[in-house]
Amino acid sequence: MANREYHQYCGLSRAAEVVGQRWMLLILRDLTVGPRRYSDLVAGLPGIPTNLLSTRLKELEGDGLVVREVRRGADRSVVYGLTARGLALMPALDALSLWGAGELREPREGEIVTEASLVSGLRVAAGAGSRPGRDAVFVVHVGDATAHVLVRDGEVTVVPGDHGSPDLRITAGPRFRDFLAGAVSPQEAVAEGIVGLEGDASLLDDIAAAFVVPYADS
Amino acid sequence: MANREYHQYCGLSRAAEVVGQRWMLLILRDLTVGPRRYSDLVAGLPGIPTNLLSTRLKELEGDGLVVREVRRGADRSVVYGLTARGLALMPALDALSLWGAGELREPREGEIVTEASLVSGLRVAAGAGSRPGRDAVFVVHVGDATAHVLVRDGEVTVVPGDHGSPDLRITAGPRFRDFLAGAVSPQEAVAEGIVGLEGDASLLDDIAAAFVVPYADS
DNA sequence: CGGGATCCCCCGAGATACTG
DNA sequence: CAGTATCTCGGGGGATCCCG
Repeated sequence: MANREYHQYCGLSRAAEVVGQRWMLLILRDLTVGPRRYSDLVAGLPGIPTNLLSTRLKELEGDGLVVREVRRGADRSVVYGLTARGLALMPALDALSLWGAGELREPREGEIVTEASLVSGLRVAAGAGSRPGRDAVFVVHVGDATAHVLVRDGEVTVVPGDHGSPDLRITAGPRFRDFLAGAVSPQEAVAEGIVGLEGDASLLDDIAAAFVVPYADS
Repeated sequence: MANREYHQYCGLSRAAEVVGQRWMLLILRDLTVGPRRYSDLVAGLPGIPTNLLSTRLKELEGDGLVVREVRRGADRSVVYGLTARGLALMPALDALSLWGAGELREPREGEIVTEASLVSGLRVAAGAGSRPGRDAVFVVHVGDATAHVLVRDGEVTVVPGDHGSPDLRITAGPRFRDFLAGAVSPQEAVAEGIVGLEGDASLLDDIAAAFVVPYADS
């Protein structure tokens, strides 16, 4: 790669110069869930070489997708956040997520679910499902990752972490993906222990309708 | 890249394993405009090493995105085409194109417009513009690339090549991009020679309304 | 001539250690 | 915590060659 260019005057080649590099898509995805510290990113990107993350963040900063902000205060931590231009990539990232999820079945050996992937996965699922009816607050645990889901006036907001007092707390493993595909009904999911519930169990039907990630037809 | 995996159980990492490799996005984009021979792909991807194209096509075939078909007949040519799974990537590719086009201004030194980029660019522009009113047939020339645009019942179809007898033939250079952004009005485009017209010049207003590729706000 | 395969070189990616 | 420094290794770039 003498340089990362493609010598074509077109939008896709410009996009490819950014997202067509190793780790870029996942770095950007992690930043779509909110500003992140360097160590947050390292933790959320298992296996990334630290020097490569450093390089990528500089490239993103140079391209105007990311801003590096040194927090002044007790902790002088460094936080990376997306600019408007970076945020504008979200529809494309979500389209790619939806496509890639189509072939997601059994996890491969050693694969984990990160917090950013859970949050963005639920965001994508909300976009592909029907508009939710009842307002509610959910907390979803998959592996070590936790997401906080707010449903209000038919709008869905997903943020990382556990911010307490949900109407329903869901604890699941990788087979939660089969549930989101509709391959496992809410009743089956409970009966087979795919999901553990704490709270108003009837809300699980709402989740099944409003959060959908279909399998690729094949 | 020990392997191309990311050790995350999520759709985006699966997509990144395919799309996050050099040249992959452009290869897939070229195939979205229709089945292509090896030499067509080489011609449409300036600078791609032939061995790398060969490798990528095998990967895509192995991933089920591409089928390699040996045409039986007078010419035993080999044709590569997208499977349904490959075609399902088109919305994501178009979203990336639209995003990348946001910062397209002056062409860089040595950049060209390929046929696939013109066709897919117009396809993306049709998706972002308003629904066209009058039925019409256009032929668009930009550089050496030619696209054939059919507007019928508000639906737009764009195919490569010149299939004759258009209602309007448009010949333009890279500044056609400014026209698609709305930065240059149809009148200005004609007055400044950005577009050359042959046929029903009043149809240029229809094009301006129906084909839009906005600039990134910055 | 279309459709590749083979070669070498070099840069980018991975891993680890270390530092402000 | 937030990177930088250094090393190794494999994949990409580029040219050339090959085969039906």
